[in-house]
Amino acid sequence: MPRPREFEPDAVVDQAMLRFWWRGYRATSIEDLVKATGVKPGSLYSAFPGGKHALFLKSLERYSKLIVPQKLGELAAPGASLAALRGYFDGLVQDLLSPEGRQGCLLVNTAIENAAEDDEAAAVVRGHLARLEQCMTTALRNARGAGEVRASVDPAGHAKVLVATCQGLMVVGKANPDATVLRAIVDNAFAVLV
Amino acid sequence: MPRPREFEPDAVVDQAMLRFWWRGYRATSIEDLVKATGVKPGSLYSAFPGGKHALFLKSLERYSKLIVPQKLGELAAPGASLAALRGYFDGLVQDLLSPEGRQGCLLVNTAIENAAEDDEAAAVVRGHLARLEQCMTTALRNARGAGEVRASVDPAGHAKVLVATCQGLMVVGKANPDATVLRAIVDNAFAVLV
DNA sequence: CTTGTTCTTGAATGGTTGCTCATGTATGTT
DNA sequence: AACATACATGAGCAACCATTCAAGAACAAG
Repeated sequence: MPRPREFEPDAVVDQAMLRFWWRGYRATSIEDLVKATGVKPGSLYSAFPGGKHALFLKSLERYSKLIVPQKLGELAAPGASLAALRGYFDGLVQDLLSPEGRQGCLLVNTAIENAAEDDEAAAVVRGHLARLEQCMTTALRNARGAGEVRASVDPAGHAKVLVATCQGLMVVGKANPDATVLRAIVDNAFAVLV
Repeated sequence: MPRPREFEPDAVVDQAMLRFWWRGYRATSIEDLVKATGVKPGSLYSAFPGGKHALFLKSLERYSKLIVPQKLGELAAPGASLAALRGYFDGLVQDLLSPEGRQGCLLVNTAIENAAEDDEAAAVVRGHLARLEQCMTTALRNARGAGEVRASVDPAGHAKVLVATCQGLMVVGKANPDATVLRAIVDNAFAVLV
């Protein structure tokens, strides 16, 4: 019997995610979201109790479930090997060099901007890092089994390094989106494995 | 004949640097700086034409000249070798684990928060990355000469990787300031060199 | 002491922030 | 047709933002 909702909450989260991704949490205002979605403040706040912060957490989760798997690609597969791992890094570089990908990774941005003051956001970031590390461990283990990397490389240990390296790649890419620089980082990160 | 200034502009920049370091550019208000320094808005704006943004750029430069060399330590010396390089990473980890160092690196934070929208800030960050890379190149070259790292490691190339790795270390440390995790990253980053 | 110059002060500016709430509206049931 | 329910609307709130400015104050030169 109630009046039906005239907008799709998921679409609002999608738009919010994009804004937070591009501009960050603090720089994104409710008015931005109102303009982007056409949903007025009152409706926004009744649909998302907890306001801007709740919407932000939902955006992080949506990013984790929608964007991250897409970026992981073959790296998420159990059979992922060195090529998939390299493909992931190449994809990152390609993104950072394209106008549509310059914003880097929402979760990396969040780690820097919010993790210190927002435990819930930090927890989502930690979950992402853990998943990334697990994918990379698997890929490195497979690669070592196939003789694609030196036997002295510890898959679980070096996966942690690669996680840090790709986070750092995004930091460098933000300040210096230069193809030569970014490709050199990836080339040398892999050169040391063989 | 003019009335003398009652505050030290450099001290204001120091305070501003600390605030921007801890809370970021957007989250730091002029009122914060007024409270921290005791200097009233009018004096602030007349001493620093360009307002908040100019003060931010001065803070970045001050950080580069004051904090960075202190963190680099022996790594900045021409004779720096593997121990100095390792010492730099260990220092980063120690900082990230201490309450006074959790804020990470002002320039990394700036890369993420401002580089995309602030070319002047991005330029300072790029300068920092270049200096870091140069120090690491030298250290790696010395280390290779001394037989501390494998001959197949390219100093200039792998320095780029280490720069990215230490930026990433700071991202991971912000979301997950865990001694085991951070030390494992450093251990494995160096294990692969020998 | 007067004057010129630069400083300090803090109230005030106009704008933005996240958020709320009274009012009106569309619906399914009765 | 009347009602209960949840929704849509957008003006409005207090707080905060970066910034400006008129007024007064401290100094050195004359």
